[in-house]
Amino acid sequence: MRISTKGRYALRLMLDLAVNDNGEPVSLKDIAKRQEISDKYLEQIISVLNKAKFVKSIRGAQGGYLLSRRPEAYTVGMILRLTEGSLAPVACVEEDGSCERMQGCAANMVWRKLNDAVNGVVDEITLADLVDFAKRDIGEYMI
Amino acid sequence: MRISTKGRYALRLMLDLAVNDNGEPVSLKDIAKRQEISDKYLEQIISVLNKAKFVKSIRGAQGGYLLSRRPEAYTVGMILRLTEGSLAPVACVEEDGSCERMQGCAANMVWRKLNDAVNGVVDEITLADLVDFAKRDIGEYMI
DNA sequence: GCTAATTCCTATTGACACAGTATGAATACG
DNA sequence: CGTATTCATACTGTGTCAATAGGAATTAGC
Repeated sequence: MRISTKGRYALRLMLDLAVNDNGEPVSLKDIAKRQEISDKYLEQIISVLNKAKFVKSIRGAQGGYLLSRRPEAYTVGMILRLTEGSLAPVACVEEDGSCERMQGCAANMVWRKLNDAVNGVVDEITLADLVDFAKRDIGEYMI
Repeated sequence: MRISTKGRYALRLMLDLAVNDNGEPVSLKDIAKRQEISDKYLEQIISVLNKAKFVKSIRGAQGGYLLSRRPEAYTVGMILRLTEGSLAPVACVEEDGSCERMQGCAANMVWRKLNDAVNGVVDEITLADLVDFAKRDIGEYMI
């Protein structure tokens, strides 16, 4: 039931972009330094975010990345699902017909409830909420 | 965020034992047949349940397994944590000091909420609830 | 135009977990 | 004794994770 580093880093990356947004593009190297994450690994992750148009990139010297929408427009769920893939605890919760024992499977109830609980959390928290939290409760903009 | 087959099979196994309990030990072969799971793989899984005294075993011919407590005494969380290991989405949620960036990590809030949501589900459902559900809503005792 | 900084793209790697299979020993009922 | 069963351990193929590596393409600033 772990969230992999890919999803975790993606969230921190987006949060870093949101917090350090001043209109200028933010370079990946800076993010990597602040977040203490391998920049080469971050490259792969931001490439996914870029292809999904979650961020926009500016190439060349003084280039970097910017959020393409306001922080309120991203839920944690959007970011995690994009980078992690599905958050469902088992396949049968979302793919119809992935399990022919489905009708008659009591365990299925557990998975559905788990799925709902997880979605309930990640789809309710936006990047803006996290920025608020970081600024208010943490003070410094550490992420 | 997947639950592996180990945890899933363990839950079905325990449920099968609960549903098919008539005082006599239930052989693993029968469970494997009903659940359509490799009996050799189930052996490994039940060995974990056995060592944790979740089931008791009776060796030799006509042997098998029995739940060692009443179904109400097992939560889904107990079974999944035993077989899957921790259900926490990230290590920092449960191990103090596993992340030195913790204070100041806004993302941490997400992980804590996720953890609470997951625990809220799995620790509230007991094996007895699943047995009820199977008998009432499903009719046949398929699992 | 040149250089340096940056994004972009693809391949490779080592470690580990997953999902079983395989083999045989120990035990106990009839 | 023979058969059914649990118990213990080792092995294996596949895939994912978490990077690392190398270089191509692009662009700002001098």
